[in-house]
Amino acid sequence: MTDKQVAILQTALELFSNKGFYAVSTNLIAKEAGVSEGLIFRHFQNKVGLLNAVMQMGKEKVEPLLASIIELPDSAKRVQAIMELPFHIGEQDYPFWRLIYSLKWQNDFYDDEMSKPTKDILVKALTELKYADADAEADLIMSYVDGFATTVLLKRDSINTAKLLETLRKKYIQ
Amino acid sequence: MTDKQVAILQTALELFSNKGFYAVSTNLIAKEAGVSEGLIFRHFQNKVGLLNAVMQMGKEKVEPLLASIIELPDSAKRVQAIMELPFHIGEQDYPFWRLIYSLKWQNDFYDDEMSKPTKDILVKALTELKYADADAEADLIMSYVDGFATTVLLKRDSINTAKLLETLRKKYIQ
Amino acid sequence: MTDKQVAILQTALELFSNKGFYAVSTNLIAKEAGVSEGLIFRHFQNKVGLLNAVMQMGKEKVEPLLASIIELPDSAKRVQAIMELPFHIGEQDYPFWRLIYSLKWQNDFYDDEMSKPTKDILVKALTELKYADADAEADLIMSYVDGFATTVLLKRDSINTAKLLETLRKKYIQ
Amino acid sequence: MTDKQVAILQTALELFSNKGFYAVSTNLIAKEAGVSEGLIFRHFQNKVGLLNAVMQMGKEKVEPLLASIIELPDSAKRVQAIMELPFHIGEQDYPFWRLIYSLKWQNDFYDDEMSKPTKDILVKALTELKYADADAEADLIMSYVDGFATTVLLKRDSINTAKLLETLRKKYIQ
DNA sequence: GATGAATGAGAATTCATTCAT
DNA sequence: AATGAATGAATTCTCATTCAT
Repeated sequence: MTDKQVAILQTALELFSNKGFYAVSTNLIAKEAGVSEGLIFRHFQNKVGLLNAVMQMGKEKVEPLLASIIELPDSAKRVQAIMELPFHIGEQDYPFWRLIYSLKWQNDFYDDEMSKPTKDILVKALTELKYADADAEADLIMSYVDGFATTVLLKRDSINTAKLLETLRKKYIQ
Repeated sequence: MTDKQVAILQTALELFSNKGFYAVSTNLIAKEAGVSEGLIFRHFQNKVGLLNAVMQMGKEKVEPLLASIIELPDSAKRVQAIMELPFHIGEQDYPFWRLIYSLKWQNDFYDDEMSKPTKDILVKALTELKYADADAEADLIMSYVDGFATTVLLKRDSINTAKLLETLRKKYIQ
Repeated sequence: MTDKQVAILQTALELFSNKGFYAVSTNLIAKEAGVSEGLIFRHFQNKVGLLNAVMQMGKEKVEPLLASIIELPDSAKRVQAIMELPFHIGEQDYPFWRLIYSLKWQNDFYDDEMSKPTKDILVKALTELKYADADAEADLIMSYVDGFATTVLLKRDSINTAKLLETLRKKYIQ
Repeated sequence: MTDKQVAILQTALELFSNKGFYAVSTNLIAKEAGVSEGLIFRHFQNKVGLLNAVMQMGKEKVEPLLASIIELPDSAKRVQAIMELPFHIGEQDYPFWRLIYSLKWQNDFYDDEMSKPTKDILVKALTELKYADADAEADLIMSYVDGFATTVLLKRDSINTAKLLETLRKKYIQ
């Protein structure tokens, strides 16, 4: 991967996540990345190819996160870790997550499978914790997580994320 | 408002909410609505004008909903009503809400002010309920609501909304 | 001729003369004239028909001017009157003259015949004044007149028309 | 500047000057120039950008002409050169000059500054020639020049430019 | 690998014109 | 006579993509 390839990927991620896939032209990406427009197509075939590459790059950075949660020995801690996931996303990973969430809302790109592994971890942990309906409980927590993600990723100056996490913890951790 | 104006608005709402604003051409809207493309511009000036009209129409249908919540005499019931809001959206209003949520993720259209009235109701109710930090609590509930909305509006066959609401209620209502 | 017909004609004259025929839409004319767009076509068939009507109206106001010059008994005075024509256009007739001159420059509308009567008067007067080559002399004066018209009709604040006429007279009248 | 860029500029000049800016579509320009329509916008941003480029190209060809006049040692000769300017425009430069003069009549594009350098030369020369009111005299000559330009550039078969110049010279040169 | 000129399809928008009321 | 809704063709402009260098 050359410097220019990386520049394209990062610029595309930034722009796609802020403006949306269709709102960003390859011309703009090229300009912002400081490369020729042709180069995008040489490396990624077409615009969708570029999107896929961007997503792939993001997933590779995210998977270790999930892997580290699986390794937690305590089931309750695992549930908590997942619930708090959005609060622990590093600022540098915001663009990727914003992209994931913005694509969710477009039929063309909706990918149901992405959250499946996370839910599986949840169901397993909740079963271990003897929840009567682990699946329903997992769905509820997944919903919470989507809500926290929405809040954290779209937060404008007014919302204090730290405070939100604190309030959440008061509820769930004694 | 003529029939054709209404047809344009409804078609645009449907398409924008499913595919996203930029992914839908005015040509497609015109075809689906059974009108000439020029008519869109005659009535709504430009594509963004059409989007605004669509949003306006949606807001007018939604405001009564919020108004009816304000009138609930019991503070706790008001909080509950807001938390459960996403579960009580009628199917016919899904497109509008999907549009709202999908636009949230695009810088160009982000509108911070939309959720403010809802949060205000929450803060007031929670203060009446003697919550120590009503504002933080309200933010948390708003986050929940965003999560439920995401789940409900994007639900694929696998998720059972009724079940989710039931699980939620078990937690919050004794 | 109804009030609205007059309003359309006058607005069209004003706009055509300032911006050019093709740069002005019938929609704009209708708006500025305070009438519906359809009315333009009811009265004048199409946009070119409107232009013709505008020109006709202008010519009718201008012809008396030329007629009064013909009646001058003194040949020299007649020549002078024509040469000074642009300086004696009333402000209210500027739009019409600007329109004439702007149309001159567009192949589609060029009308060679318009200035012919004026030149004929000149040739006759100059012949009476025993000019060797009355026709050439007339062409020269017609050129002057075009120049004065250009200056007078397009004058911006910096040019003082009165002063220009004075300078001209010093040259030609002893 | 590639061949196609040049082709666009020259075709645009030709068409704009004959039909007027608004009467010529970019589609027509592209066809006549033998290029794709998109290329016009890639090189010149938009239609007005193309017009500006056309004007710039014209100015660059014209400036040397003025420069050569300034270098004439004799003040009277300089005045004469300017007065006769329209007669010495090469046929190949007609389109550019026609464009200049046709744009004069459109508010949107009127550019007062263009003739300023020429007038400055005149004022200086006339002052050297001890004219009482050099400025007024210069304005008068500028008017003549506009008139000659109008005649020369719009001449139809009937007008003999050479004859006109001859008649003019008889008046001003002994 | 990289550039930038070039394309053609399609996007948003404008416009003259028609027609029912 | 007058309106205003509606149209369809044309116009300006954008965009993903190709290709020669």
